[in-house]
Amino acid sequence: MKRKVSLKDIAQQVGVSTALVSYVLNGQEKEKRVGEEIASKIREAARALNYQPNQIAKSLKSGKTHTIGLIVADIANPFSAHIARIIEDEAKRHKYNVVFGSSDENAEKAWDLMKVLLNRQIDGFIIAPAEHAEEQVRYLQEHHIPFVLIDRYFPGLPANYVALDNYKAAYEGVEHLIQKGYKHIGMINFKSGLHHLQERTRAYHQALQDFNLPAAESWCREVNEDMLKEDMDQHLQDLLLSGQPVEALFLASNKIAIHGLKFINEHKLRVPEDVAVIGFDETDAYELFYRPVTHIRQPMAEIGRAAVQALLQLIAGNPEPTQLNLAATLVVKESC
Amino acid sequence: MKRKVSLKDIAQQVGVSTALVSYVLNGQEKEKRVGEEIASKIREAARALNYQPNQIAKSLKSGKTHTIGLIVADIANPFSAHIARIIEDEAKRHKYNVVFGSSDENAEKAWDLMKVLLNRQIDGFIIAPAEHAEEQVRYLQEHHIPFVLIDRYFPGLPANYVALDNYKAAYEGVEHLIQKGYKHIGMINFKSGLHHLQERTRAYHQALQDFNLPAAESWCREVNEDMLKEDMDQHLQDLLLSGQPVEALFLASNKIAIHGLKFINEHKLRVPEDVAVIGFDETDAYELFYRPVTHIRQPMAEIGRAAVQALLQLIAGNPEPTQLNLAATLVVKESC
DNA sequence: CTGAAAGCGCTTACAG
DNA sequence: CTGAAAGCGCTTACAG
Repeated sequence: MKRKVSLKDIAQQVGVSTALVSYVLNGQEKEKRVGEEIASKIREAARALNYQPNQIAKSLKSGKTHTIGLIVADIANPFSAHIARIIEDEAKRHKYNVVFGSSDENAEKAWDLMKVLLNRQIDGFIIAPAEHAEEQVRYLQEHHIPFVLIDRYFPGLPANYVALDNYKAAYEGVEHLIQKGYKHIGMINFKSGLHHLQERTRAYHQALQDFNLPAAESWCREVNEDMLKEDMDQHLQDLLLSGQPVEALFLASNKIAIHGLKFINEHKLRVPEDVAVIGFDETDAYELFYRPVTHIRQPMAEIGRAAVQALLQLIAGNPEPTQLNLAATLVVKESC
Repeated sequence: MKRKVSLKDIAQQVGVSTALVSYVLNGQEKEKRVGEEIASKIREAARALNYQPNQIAKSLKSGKTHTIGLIVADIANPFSAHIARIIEDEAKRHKYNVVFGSSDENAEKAWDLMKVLLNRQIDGFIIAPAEHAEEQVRYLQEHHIPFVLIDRYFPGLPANYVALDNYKAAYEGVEHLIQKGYKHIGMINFKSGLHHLQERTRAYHQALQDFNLPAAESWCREVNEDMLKEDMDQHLQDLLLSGQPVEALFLASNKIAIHGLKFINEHKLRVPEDVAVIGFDETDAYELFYRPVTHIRQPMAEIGRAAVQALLQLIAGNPEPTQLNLAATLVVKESC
């Protein structure tokens, strides 16, 4: 890469100090009362030489990089990708760039990522924290590094976050099933200590109880992320193809839903006749399933924008706490 | 953010110059013959103070940021997101970070993005270039900025790229339809001057010709990205629900396929009895459709990895040309 | 109105 | 074996 033109080149060409060039190019010619004539000469030279300021040098001086670090579970997951896009756009509106990393729900990986990005002096983080990532959160807090959690947070650990009201969202979903007349309602969720997922399960139990519906322990299943297919197959076998199958199924994430719907297809079960289905999050699969799937949609745009805005406030030194549990939308289709 | 500990802090604590600290921490104590005792004192102090080198300062000195700029059409598109993930992982293996931007297939936006990222001194680009982005490519070449194109390239403009053999991939897809006995085969592609898309259409025409099949002009349709739904609906109406419907449909991208399958669902057409379908790229929708969809799968992992490796070669000053047209895989399911 | 100089946190030839 | 010093490309208080 050719050496780029620097302030000094311009200064030399015009015959002034780099200070003046800096002032003019940063629009401070008024405050610093730079001569009109010189100012225009400088601007002209800058244009002629196609001057592009070196942001690295600026960053070293200012301590600001105008870069946000985004840590998600997996950028390839449509949920993460969608939110990444919104964050990108909102960041760009404020002249920020985004560097990302995927943690694979692994606190270790997330920690490494965080360290790497910190060394690159990003101005702040937007993080979808993995399970057991409390230590990271505390680290960031102790070091006064601006960050906003998205999607998840740790109830015992006050921090800025923008998330969903998972309890309410899930409750409404189950309530919908109940109102449609289903009595034997099963649920599949991830086996995870993450609060946002547990809230979904809690809502499921509470809704059944509130409406005096039967609630067998065995109707609420948990699957491991890292052996999703096997676990799903086994639990679906139990729930849908054994003794007394459930009438309806609450699938608590997009990935879970995709596997569930696949299973239903493979076994030629009819939806909603054999089993009604409600999903969580978004995936093209919901619309493409032969019976478009009712699902609980998160307000992605709001989450992303609010997170960026909150973060930029923090970066600007404005420590207003942001703790948002946004409302989901129940998108009713034909699957229940 | 608290001021971080710098080389100077360590130097002061140990009572040496920053030079020594730098040598030791960069593993040059042998070459520079730093005293064993001092070296270990320095390492200890670094650990005690939890020293983290400021990469910005390093970058300013070295001119390298260890950051790759990734420009895709839309990070929210599963294709882009998937490739982003692979690029992220491969980059991380080489201690590189990735900053991304979405161009929305808009050459202007892509140009702006490129300029912004260049000022942030990224070491090189991986770009899925938009239509009319030739100027950008030339700019990068003239300025000797390392870059590798992915997914698309400009045939008249030699550059490094890692892409698909779109002609072959599409040809095999259409051939598959032909071998299944379908005679009236329609196609829907984007209206675009992009070579990789045109190659798909060219292959379609050529395959029909090679097998002496009828080829009505009106069977090959083009849709605009920015009014995808409307265009798709209209063309599908013509192709599937009018006078003489086509028997099979080649849908030349994941987004096109999703809309196509939706339409088919809505109009209760049977696949493959009423219309056979073959798609391109990947989407959860293919497996979730009530008849899992035969599709042409790109070798995402290879594309991503090859692109990163080629780019790192360039960054390292190794100007070996990389121009790969990788082979796709025909994934045969039940839709044709 | 303008310039010389220090400094951001590193690296690295050079001198001793 | 070690240190003083210059320099990467900026910004900015300070002096005149």
